[in-house]
Amino acid sequence: MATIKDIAKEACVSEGTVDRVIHNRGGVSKITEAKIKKILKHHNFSVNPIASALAMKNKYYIATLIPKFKSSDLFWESPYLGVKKATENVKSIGVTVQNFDFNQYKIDSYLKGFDKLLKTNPTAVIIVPYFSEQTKIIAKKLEDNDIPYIFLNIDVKGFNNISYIGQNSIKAGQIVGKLMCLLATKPKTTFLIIQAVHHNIKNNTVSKRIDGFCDYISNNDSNYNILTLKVEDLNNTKDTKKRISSYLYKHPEVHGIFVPSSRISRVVECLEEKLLKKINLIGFDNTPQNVKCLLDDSVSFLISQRPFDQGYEAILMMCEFLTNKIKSPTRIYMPIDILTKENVIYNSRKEFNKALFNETKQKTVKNS
Amino acid sequence: MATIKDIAKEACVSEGTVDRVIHNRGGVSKITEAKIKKILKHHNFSVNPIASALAMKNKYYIATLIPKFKSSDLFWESPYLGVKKATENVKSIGVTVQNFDFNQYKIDSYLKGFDKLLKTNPTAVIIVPYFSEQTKIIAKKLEDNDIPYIFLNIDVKGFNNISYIGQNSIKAGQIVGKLMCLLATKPKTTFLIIQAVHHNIKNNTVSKRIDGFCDYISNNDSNYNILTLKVEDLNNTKDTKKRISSYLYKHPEVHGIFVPSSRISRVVECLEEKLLKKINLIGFDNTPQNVKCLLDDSVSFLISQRPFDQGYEAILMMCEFLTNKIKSPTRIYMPIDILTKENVIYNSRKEFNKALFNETKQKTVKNS
DNA sequence: ATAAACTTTGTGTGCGCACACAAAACAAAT
DNA sequence: ATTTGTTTTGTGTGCGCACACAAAGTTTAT
Repeated sequence: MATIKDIAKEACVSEGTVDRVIHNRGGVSKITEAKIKKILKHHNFSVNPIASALAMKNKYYIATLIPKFKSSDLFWESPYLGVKKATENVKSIGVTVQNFDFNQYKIDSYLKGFDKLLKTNPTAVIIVPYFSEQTKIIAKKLEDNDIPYIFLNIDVKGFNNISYIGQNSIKAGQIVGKLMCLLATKPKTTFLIIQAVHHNIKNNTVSKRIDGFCDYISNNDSNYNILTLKVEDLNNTKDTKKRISSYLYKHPEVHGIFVPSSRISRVVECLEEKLLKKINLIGFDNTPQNVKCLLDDSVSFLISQRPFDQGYEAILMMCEFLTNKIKSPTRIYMPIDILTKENVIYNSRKEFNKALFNETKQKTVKNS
Repeated sequence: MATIKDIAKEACVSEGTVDRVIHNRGGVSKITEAKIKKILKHHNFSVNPIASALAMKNKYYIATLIPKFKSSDLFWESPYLGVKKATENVKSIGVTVQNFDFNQYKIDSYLKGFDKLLKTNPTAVIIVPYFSEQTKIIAKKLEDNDIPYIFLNIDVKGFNNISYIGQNSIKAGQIVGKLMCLLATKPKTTFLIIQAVHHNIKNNTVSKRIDGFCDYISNNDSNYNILTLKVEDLNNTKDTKKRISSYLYKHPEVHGIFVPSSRISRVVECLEEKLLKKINLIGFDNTPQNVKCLLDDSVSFLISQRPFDQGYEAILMMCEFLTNKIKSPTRIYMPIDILTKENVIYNSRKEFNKALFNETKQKTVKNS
């Protein structure tokens, strides 16, 4: 591996001049610049990242904004852990990361969390664009400050984010459709989609999954039937239970339920033993509660979007962008994992990684 | 972040002494050692890995021994690419990696490749223990030289390898069983296992998959039937085609074929259009040929063992072992991915990573 | 021709650590 | 008391690079 020193010697110039050429700092005559560039290319030179990092000393600071997680809904813990893991790995190249959170049920918490984040002057930002309107405000502020940003998990269009990292939700929905059809033993089966409607919150991930699902079902030869049930809040078991029960009583033909959010375990809680045996359930995300349902056979399949890897890749990609200044691909679709009772235990990196951290609790700048 | 300098100042000793305590180099009086240790703990000190790496400069050298791949069988390209990717990442902490290969159909090539590897005096070794008897010889040599080693992809027991990284093949076989049952529309269906028998080669991965498959089928309520067909060589299409055709002619009741190796595409080549429509096929590994079969609907499912990640993780784990000297978990089971026509394109990191390398060809020390 | 202004190049220091070597401090033997 | 040996501590250099600053070299204005 050639060093700057080697290049300088070969070009008969000082190391400083080579440094200028490498980093396009200017102030170098065209002749010497050409000469040095030629030698650099000839040696296939690239800067030693560790020496560079040591000399620069924490030049980059990435801030993240991710929904808060709690024991009742651990989905967002995974990206957080992925970010933590990646943070460990990139610390060595002089990158620091700080995490901010917000309450996914409170819009102003989203903005408040961001403002707190912005005050810390990050070099770059990774954000879960939960509320699309408010994201416009946020994106404007970021762009005004020349801060590059990556969208995580939710794919909203019309922004200048350097990348989206998450799943192709339409495809994921199609796969649910495929699995549902596989499970359907009779030629004419009715499927039910249970969807939570949080007021003011348009989660286009969920609707895309539904689109994909319906698309697959309707393109299938057998003529299946799709019903949709909207409940107020899947976190509130009491009302929901009544609502679901009465609905299924009225629709005994339902043999499959699709829950396009991460809350299928809540639906399971609402169903009686008898119904659970009769109906096939498919949902999203390997939260502990959902995995439990998979293991006790109440849920047939879960689709996972590798949330851990999403967080991990987001940090790595941002680092690559910052250090190489290369425009990265704008869209990284994570694999669509099909989880069953049999393979689910091998699919969670969480346990493995938790062991690497001393603390398990979310260490973010609190958004009070 | 406190530095060694800070610690030294606070303890009123020189940096060298602090260094001795940190690395247990000895030669420090108990009193000063205790004092320094206390201060270290108080500051929650940890060495700056990049400064450390820079100062150490390529202290570790990992050698790998992986089967050769060629265009007709690209399975082993994936772990290789994973290793390459990881190599890039750990270069920054002073680790170099060199790759050696062998012909998986020639036992002595395995030993020869290893001997070549050993001559380069690696700090640690990652190996695919393809031939179990010969692996004993290799392991002995490694242990005589105090070289730690990790087994990749093939899980042979009775060795002092610090880790195995690969799939739980029995579980994987069970999942194939489950999927096969899902695809079976009739209550009484016959499944066929097609297995290649390479002389002298006992690949216990394949037999474990078969065990898992049979286990699941036999524990199922419906009584399915399992047949087995052993062919001489799945790479030789001519003879195999005849053999398979005549077998299926004699057994028209077969409605599902399980190929427990990575060669299901070869089986597909042996089947006529008519049979392909009638019979459901499930196989292993997302090689380009297999993926093609998935996409054109000739194969229903593929099980992937994330070969890329295996190579990647192996390098990372070895680095962790070398630098932290912590005994790592002995067995890392990779996820068992269920691939379908719909999700397969999102499941291959290969394309993404190939772009990062200038060259695509296998850059190993040739085993001539 | 000389000074001023600008362009181009060279030099030096420090990032935090690892490790070889030098130098004390102390103990034991002569 | 002096030498020898042993334990303990201190010093110095370099890893490869980034960047501030100094020093030349070159052009323009006076």
